[in-house]
Amino acid sequence: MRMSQLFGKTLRQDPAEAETPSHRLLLRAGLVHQIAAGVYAFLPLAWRALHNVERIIREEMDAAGGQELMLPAIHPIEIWQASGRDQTMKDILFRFSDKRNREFVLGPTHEEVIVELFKRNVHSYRDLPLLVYQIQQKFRDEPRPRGGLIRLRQFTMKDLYSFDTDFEGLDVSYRKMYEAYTRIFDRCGIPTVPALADSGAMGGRDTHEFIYLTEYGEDTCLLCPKCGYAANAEVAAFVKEPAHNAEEPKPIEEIPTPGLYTIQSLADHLGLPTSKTCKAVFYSADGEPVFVAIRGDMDVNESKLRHALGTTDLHYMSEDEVAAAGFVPGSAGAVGLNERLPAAPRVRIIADDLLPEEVNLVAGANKPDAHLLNVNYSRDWEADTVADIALAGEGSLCAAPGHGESQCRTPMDLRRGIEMGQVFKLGTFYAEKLGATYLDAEGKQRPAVMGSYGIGTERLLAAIIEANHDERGIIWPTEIAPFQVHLVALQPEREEVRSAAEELYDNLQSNGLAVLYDDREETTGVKFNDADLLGTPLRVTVSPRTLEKGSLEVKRRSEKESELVPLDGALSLIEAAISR
RNA sequence: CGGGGCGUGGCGUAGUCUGGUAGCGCACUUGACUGGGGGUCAAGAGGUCGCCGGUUCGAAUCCGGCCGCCCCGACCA
Repeated sequence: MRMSQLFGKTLRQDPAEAETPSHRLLLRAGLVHQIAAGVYAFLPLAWRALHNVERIIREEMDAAGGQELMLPAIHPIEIWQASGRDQTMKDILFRFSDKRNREFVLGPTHEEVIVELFKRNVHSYRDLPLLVYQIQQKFRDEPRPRGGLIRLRQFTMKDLYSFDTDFEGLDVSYRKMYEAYTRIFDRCGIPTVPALADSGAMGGRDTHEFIYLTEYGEDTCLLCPKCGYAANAEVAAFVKEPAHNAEEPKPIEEIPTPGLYTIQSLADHLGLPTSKTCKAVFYSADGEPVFVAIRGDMDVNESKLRHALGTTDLHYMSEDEVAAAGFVPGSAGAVGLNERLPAAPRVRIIADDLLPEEVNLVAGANKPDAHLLNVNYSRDWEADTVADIALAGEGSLCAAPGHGESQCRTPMDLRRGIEMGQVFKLGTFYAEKLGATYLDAEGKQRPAVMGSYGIGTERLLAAIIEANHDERGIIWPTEIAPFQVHLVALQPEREEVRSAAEELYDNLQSNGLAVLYDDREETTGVKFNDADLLGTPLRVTVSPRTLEKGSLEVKRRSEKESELVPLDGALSLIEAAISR
């Protein structure tokens, strides 16, 4: 490709809207153009890179026994109603109707559709296991697109669905995908850690997210530096220990606490650590008020809370909702809560499982400007549900098995990361909802056991840049680079330069190399800076200066030094440099 | 949806507080010089100041409404 013809321009300044390095470079290098929030156009260079990403994914999926197919983006609403996800995913569904008023959704994912195909084509255990996948556009009306290509509303996803006869088979399929993912991210030059993740409301068993650790990520995970335990903060387990259970329970006592509305100010006033207090948090779960009690030095993990409550819609109460529920913000406590509330329906109380072990905590008195000292679980109050609902944080102790039967107990690191892909054991949820069954060897009808395995390709591209760049620009991994060689002709107006460069260009191309040829009449600085920005792995320069010596200059994008090579035999040297 | 910020040629921005002919840098066009890290000079082209309404002799600027985009939080590849 001649750069004089290439569609797409590099920018000299950083666009104002870009904050993350990948977003900045994607725009600066002229790779992408934003059309709307979370909706992007991909120019030729980006498109070539994306093709390479997809090629790698295809190779690894095929090697793992996957069969590629193509599914529609337009889905009749009925199949979404059948799975119930027209409701559970309603906030992100793009919906529309046709001219006969039939309702459709733009597919945000394709479990419903693939199960339709399964029902048509699989009837026997002899047809299983089955691994099918697609690489195509998905549409999600995300609440907040962000970070350039990190979070899009229209995006491309590789989704593989596995169907097995039983959970043992699912374990095999899952393992295959887990290993394929490791290879894919490795080939893309992205270091990832597989982290335990939330299996969601589908009741799946284990699931892993492949996380690329970066401060620009939107996920939070906990990593144990000693044993390697890694988990999304949503599910991260940690060792919780009672802080003060050596004391004898003391009589409960009400004290005035005017102006003390936060745990910190309360603890400071009383000269106690925050771990000696009991914090109250108000949630609305499927429209019902829920009173959440947790030790004052800890935070609520909303994912764990959602699981413990068994609800789907969960949110912090607004001030209006708090008032309507009759809670006393700043001085709320579980002691006598339901007796004091004027509203008739009982409020559900859920307590973190550490609270029953604590002694003599300070808690709200359910009236303005008052708290209770020496509150003790079971003697003074009880929860409807006791569960682990605490959020792990920086320094939380690793709960993974350590030596022998004890726990690892190493302080964990809190890190941000981008979720590159997820491998997910769906189990029989869709099979049962949508009727994906097969006949086993005894002729009995059984539900197929499913797994799903997704990778977002544009996000992957963004992460590749995030993980492979310097202050000058992108440094493409060999397998991803839009072009293998960036041929620079300095002063192409000069006949000897032009003819040497053109000859080399033809020569490289006819030997099967992808060459980006800078034939523009630009100054040296412009050309070299663009070459660095665009990040092609190998730069080859032809100039009056090199020609004087009968040579070319060859430089790797990833290295500082360049070398002169003789014009004769340059082709084989360049080929060797690429395959190195 | 809550909180914060922004909207002025393709990109980056000044001007807005205090109303009075829309400015600068980059990119673009033409010519000359230059020639190994965004070079110099000269001459040009390009703007409904996000949209609608209001106030005013006069609005990028003041007022009201709407739209869009970015960032931080609740969801996910």
